[in-house]
Amino acid sequence: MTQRDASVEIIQRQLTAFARRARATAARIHPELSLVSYTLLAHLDDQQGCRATDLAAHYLLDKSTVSRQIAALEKLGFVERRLDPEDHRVQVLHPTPAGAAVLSNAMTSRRQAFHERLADWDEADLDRFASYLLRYNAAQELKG
Amino acid sequence: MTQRDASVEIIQRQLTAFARRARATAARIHPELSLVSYTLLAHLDDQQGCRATDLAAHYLLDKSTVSRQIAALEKLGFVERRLDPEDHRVQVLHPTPAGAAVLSNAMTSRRQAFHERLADWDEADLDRFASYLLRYNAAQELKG
DNA sequence: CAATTCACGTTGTACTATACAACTACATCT
DNA sequence: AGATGTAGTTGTATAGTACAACGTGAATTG
Repeated sequence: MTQRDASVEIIQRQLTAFARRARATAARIHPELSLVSYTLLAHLDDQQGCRATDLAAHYLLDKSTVSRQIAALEKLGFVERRLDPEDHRVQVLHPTPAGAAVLSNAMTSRRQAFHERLADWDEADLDRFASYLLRYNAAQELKG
Repeated sequence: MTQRDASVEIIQRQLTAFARRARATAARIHPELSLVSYTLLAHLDDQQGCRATDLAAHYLLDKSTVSRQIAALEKLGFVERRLDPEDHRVQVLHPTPAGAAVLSNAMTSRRQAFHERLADWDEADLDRFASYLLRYNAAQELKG
């Protein structure tokens, strides 16, 4: 096994271990929003509203899955639908003030959790780690 | 926002994006084994057999979850149970030859997928990325 | 040593996330 | 106007997961 093989093997194992834990960890950090609903709400906030179809396309989820997730967020009062006057098939989704607030709390908790995890890293390592992750994910997104 | 904050933010977003995709990606790479059953089977192979309780403790899963996962793997003929003669409560779990074979295929596919994703990385970057991931995960495991 | 407590695993129940297919309602294009 | 396409919902099914209750066997202890 070459050095290269060994590094790839470690990356594979560590990313897998991380993926396995992620949902449970997210649920612990912010029990009020699952990893998926957190992500969708964050996207709405970030994009200043978008359509369910856009969410489905961006996160590679079935439109029915998004529909139900959004329905749940709406029921919780975190998302509101605004009918598009241009196209009556379309609902533009926005976080409500309550949704923005709960998202803000979740983001703060997450951010703090990550800061704690990475507290003893020096800045140069953080910067390199960040760029490696960006590079890794960017390549994935292109391929689907 | 400091440079440090910016790096942590990127790490957080990228790891989250990765986690969201991981199960679906695994399902695409090896449809015959889910990410969880792959992991459990790999653990059995690696440890040369272990108990359901050990799997539950190691992966932070409920024992009932492990019980059902193992039952499914057994039904597929990928795992066998050997009663421990020392302690009749215990079943030591082992991959069957068929289980070892399907695991081997899945590992090969996964390994290849990772090699492809990382094909244009040079060895020094791979090595650093691997060590960052190890460092990140090691800290998590200690805290639970 | 009998009785209690503990450990291992299974089963009942419930919930969440997800996909696919069928459907409705609206839009667009020919 | 009719055919085709798009946005979203709903029916149905499956996987993964947790918690609680249970059965069985092991270990401890009065």
